[in-house]
Amino acid sequence: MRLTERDELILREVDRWRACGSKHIRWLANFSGQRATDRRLKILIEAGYLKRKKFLYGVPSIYFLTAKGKSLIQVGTGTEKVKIEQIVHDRTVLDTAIYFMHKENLSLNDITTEKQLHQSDGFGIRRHRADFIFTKDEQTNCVEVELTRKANNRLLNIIKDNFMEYDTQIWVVPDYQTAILNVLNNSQRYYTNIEILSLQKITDYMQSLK
DNA sequence: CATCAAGCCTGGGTATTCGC
DNA sequence: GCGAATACCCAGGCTTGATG
Repeated sequence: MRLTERDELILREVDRWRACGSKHIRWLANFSGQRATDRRLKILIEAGYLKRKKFLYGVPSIYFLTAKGKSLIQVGTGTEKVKIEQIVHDRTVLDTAIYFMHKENLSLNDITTEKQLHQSDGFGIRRHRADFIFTKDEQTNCVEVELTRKANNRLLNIIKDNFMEYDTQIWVVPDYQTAILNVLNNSQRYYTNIEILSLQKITDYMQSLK
């Protein structure tokens, strides 16, 4: 097989997100359909650049780079462990990223993932990072996908940090997570850059794509 | 050197199977 | 029955090699 530019793009995307599925790759790499995407991914797997792993029933497979794939795009060989309980969250983050790419007309370069942010922080610095950030019209915005509740003071600290650091902080939360929504609503009185987005908007949009 | 046919690869659409 | 994965078939593009 012959590698194309798009193939390398796929490898780079798979590398920088934590739980990339074929549905996401379809949109990130601008394939014309799911069929074409899956077939190309299979070729990349057979050529030894990617591997596909199934973790949970009901959740589609996730793609990862093999050692060969990593060396092709020259990224570190370290293997990070996958946290099962985070796969659903990480896939939702990708849904959200695609949503914003389309709504805000972003290119891949406008987006920086949590993994990339941590990498630029340097080794050993473990501070919180948003799920991804994107820049548009000179403004830097961060996106937090919050599916499950975490301790209030942690949440408040994150909100404060995001207020200092970003022009807008966008929180994607399911409608039923009223506890999180309450904290966010209260915080809006002190921090003016908070936007709340219903998870439903994202899932509806992904449904409508096809 | 120009051209044309054959072969191969890739992608599109749709049908079919698979696993729940 | 449903969504994901695979199979099948056809079209277009590129490469190669033979021919004039």
